[in-house]
Formats: sequence, structure tokens, C-alpha cells
Amino acid sequence: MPELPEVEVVKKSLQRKVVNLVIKKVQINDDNLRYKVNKKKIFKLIGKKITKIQRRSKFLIFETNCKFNLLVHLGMTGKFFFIDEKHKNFKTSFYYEIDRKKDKKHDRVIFFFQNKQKLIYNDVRKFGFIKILKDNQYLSNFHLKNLGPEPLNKNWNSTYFSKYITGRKRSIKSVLMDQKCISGLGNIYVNEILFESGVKPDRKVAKLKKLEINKIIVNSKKILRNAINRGGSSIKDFSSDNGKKGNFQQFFNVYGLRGKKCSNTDCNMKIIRTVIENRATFFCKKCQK
DNA sequence: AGGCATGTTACAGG
DNA sequence: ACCTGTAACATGCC
Repeated sequence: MPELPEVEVVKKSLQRKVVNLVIKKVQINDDNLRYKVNKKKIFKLIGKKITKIQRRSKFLIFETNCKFNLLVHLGMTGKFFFIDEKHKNFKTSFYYEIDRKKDKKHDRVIFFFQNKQKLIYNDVRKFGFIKILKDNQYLSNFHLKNLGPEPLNKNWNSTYFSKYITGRKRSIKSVLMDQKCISGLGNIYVNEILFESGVKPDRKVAKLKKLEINKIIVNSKKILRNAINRGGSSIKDFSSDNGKKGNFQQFFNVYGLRGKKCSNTDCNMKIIRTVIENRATFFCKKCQK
């Protein structure tokens, strides 16, 4: 899926496009997402205005001017397309036509606004979901309440992290992937962060040195910020804004690069691919200890 | 044909 | 009750 940077880019895009629009109609083409879409509840949004888009970890929250909010997770392949018929000749619609020809059939839920504007939730693999939350369920919702700190916040720091890992026996990779420890990282960025930090993905957290912990913290912030500034990474499925692509994937050092030469100057090792906890894991044998 | 894919979580076993 | 790792979900691409 989109990891934190991609979801952040989507959030910014949605904020520009759909805030202050009033929902006129909701069309559900396929309610069989990760969780069944509750039609009755979602129809309560008709006539309501979207007031704000928030992001927590990889979740998006659409706030409205009523007591119901929308909680969205993009899963692996969830995408939004904003269509504005009135401006069909503009660039956004151009991307729309090209990008969407082949996967219109994966449009799952469509929100209609005034003036023929619409927001489409498209999801090939249907691991994503759309749910209605009542105001007061906001923080108590089980998806959100156990999430660890946001990587870009100051509560993601070495004091917190050192404390979290004491007594744990897992590898650093699986801990960074664990949303209870830190929320928003996924397989791509964890691979990249560990390369940048010179730490082998299978290292046990109990054996990490203070310096390594610091590097992991600092590099996670640096890499996520860079990725956001580049519009996210567009491998296969991610596009933020009507098919618009980010380009951070050009800067990957290890992810997906099995067999390629390590990007560190004067290292001639080839990037290795292994599997940790069922996920593809890439690293340099020499540069990561 | 078979392996692979950006995520989450239910579940089993320790 | 806590910690950990595995499998499953649905679909398409190489």
C-alpha cells in the first residue's frame, strides 16, 4: 500500500479538492472491501459537507459537518480519483483518461458532489476499507487506539524507542513494521531506513547500540520527509492525484534492487533479498551490520 | 504455472 | 495476560 508518505500526499491532494464540497449522492459498486461497506451508515453523509481531511498513520479521516466521519484505509492498492467534468480538458482529467481506462472496473465507491464533480475510491485488491465513525468513537476506534507515535512527531525519539524495545526478542525489521511501536512505516521505508542506518534487518533489537538507535530515528524522519516532498513512491499501484506519480522510488537504495550493486561508493557488494516475517527484505551484506 | 505484490489482523502456540 | 510468528484476505502482473 501506500505507506505514510503516500497517504500524506493523498491527504494534501484531497484537502485541495474535496474540502467544502457537499455530498449529493453515494454510489457503491462493490461493498465487499476488507470490511463490508455499511450502506445505511454511509448514506447518512448525503447532504453533508466535508470539512477537513486528517491523516493518522496510514489512515485517512474525512471530517464532515455532522456527527459522522469517514475512516479510510487504502490497503495495498486503494486510490482516489477526483473527477471534475467541467474541467475535462485540464491536466487532471487527462491523467484520469489515460490511467483509468483499464481499471474502471475497480471503482468501488463513488461520492458525487455538485457540478458533476465526483470522488472515486478505486481498489484492485480490496484490502482497503471505508467506514463511518461517530464523533465520539474517534480515538476509541480499535484501528486507531493502539497505534504508536507518528514517525515525524517528537514523541518518536530514542528515549521512547529504547524503552519500547527493552525485553523484546524480535528483529529490528519486524519491530519497525509493528504499528504499535511506530505507526506509518511499511515494508519499503523500513528497508530503506535500515540501509541508511547501516543496520541489518534481522538484528535483534536487544543488541542494538545507542548510536544505531539514534540513526534509525533520525533516518526515518529524513527519509519520510524526502519521500513526501517527492510526492511519494509510485511503484505499481500508488498514484496520488488522478494518476499523478511521485518519484521517490528513483532514490531507493535497496528496495526491489536484488542483485544490483550497493549504492555506497567503494562498495561492490550486490543487494541481497531475503524474507523476514513473510515480507521481502533487501540489504547490503557489507554496509549493514 | 507459479511466485510475487506498498497491509492488517485473527489466531495458535509459547 | 503478554509476546511472537504465520496465514489469510482478493486480484493482477511478470
